Amino acid sequence: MLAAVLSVREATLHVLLWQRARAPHAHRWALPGGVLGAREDVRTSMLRQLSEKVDVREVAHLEQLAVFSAPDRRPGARRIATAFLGLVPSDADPRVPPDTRWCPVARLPETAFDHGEIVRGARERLQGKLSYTNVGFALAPPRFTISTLRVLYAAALGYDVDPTNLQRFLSRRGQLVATGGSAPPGPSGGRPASLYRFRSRRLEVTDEFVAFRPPR
Amino acid sequence: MLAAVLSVREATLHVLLWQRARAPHAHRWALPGGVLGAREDVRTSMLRQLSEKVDVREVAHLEQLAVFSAPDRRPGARRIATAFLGLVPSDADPRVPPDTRWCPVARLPETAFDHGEIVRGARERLQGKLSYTNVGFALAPPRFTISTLRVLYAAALGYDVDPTNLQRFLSRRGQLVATGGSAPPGPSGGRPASLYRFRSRRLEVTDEFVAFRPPR
DNA sequence: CCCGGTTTTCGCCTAAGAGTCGAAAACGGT
DNA sequence: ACCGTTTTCGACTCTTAGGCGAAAACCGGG
Repeated sequence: MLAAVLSVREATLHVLLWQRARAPHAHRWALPGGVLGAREDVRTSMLRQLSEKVDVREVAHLEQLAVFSAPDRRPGARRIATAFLGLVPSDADPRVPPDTRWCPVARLPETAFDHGEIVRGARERLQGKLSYTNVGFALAPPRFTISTLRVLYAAALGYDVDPTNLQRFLSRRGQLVATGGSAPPGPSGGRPASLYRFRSRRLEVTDEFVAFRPPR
Repeated sequence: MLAAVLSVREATLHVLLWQRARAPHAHRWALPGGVLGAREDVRTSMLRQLSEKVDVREVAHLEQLAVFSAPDRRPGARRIATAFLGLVPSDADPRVPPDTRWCPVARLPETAFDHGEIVRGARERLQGKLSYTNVGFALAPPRFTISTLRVLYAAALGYDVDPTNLQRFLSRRGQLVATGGSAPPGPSGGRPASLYRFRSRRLEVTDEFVAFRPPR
């Protein structure tokens, strides 16, 4: 019962970690989590655990990642972890408890147990899903410009993306909707960028990636 | 700890089910499974459970599907299930215990608990992965013709596929290797089909489906 | 008020991938 | 030798992707 909660902060992909106070693995950084309650399913339990670290309303997307079950993954009593991937928009209120921080995924601190591996799995899952679903909505603010969206995608994917291609890609799939408004230009001028929003803010698979299919 | 083991039999996608003898849900059809042992991880445990129903060497691919955890998904004591997707080649020995059968996925018998939902999830996962990975190897015999492969893909995907496109699609990704041999024609004659094999028989992601990426 | 600098947006071009179609190839049987 | 059957291959079209540069729309300063 663990979650790798990812969010783009300052043009870099971050993950929510808290520093353990007690053994085992004291002072190491761990993913938020806890134990499944008797009357919960794993999803509502995960949301309950997360509410101790962040405002759950900020978690725009939450999905199962995998089960981690190596018998020796944790010293002491055996524990099986159902890992989740959570996404928080980049404009969400970053206030977290004092022992908790947003850590850049590319340079993780010393992590507890197998949590580093889980973060890597979460990152790869996000990278894949950005291309064949509309998960981007869970990283972006409600309204955004193509430039800011480009920064978010570049941070999550790990490489630079072309703004023209990004816009065409999302428009072709009907994900992008122009709101009509425009953002004020920066201090050095420039053409004001028009504002967009995602058509849907719930996960949808936009590419069937089903080959060999007749067009209709 | 459950597995939806899929295989194409007689040009149709089937799933391995066994008929429960005792309550709850007596006489209903259930997925093979069991309880996690103390010294196992979920994968080896799943393989152990499956060995009671089929020859495990026939399971060409096994991956985690999802955790099913609704508190009332089973009457009586609570149980959390880690569900797996297993694939068995179409030429594998179909001998199974007397209470066990290959059932067509499209017309399932009355299933126990939430096992019907799990089978649907497994089928959807397979459909997706056929297009961006080489999982096809886990459905196919070691050597096969394009025609037989076409039947396998059509059964798994649920719609007809064009042999020309299938061959091009797999060849472009380097999955297909011509063995040089050829299969004897059927009773009504016809050009003998050449035999192919998959280049690799371990899961590989062939499409990065990473858009916006510069070609090099 | 014009002009250079800056940022966004749009259109055009080329290349690659997917799907359709039909002809040629290679068999068995009569 | 001919015919029906099945596989294989090439040619064609259409859509999508990526690259590039020009035009658009703003700033501030002279």
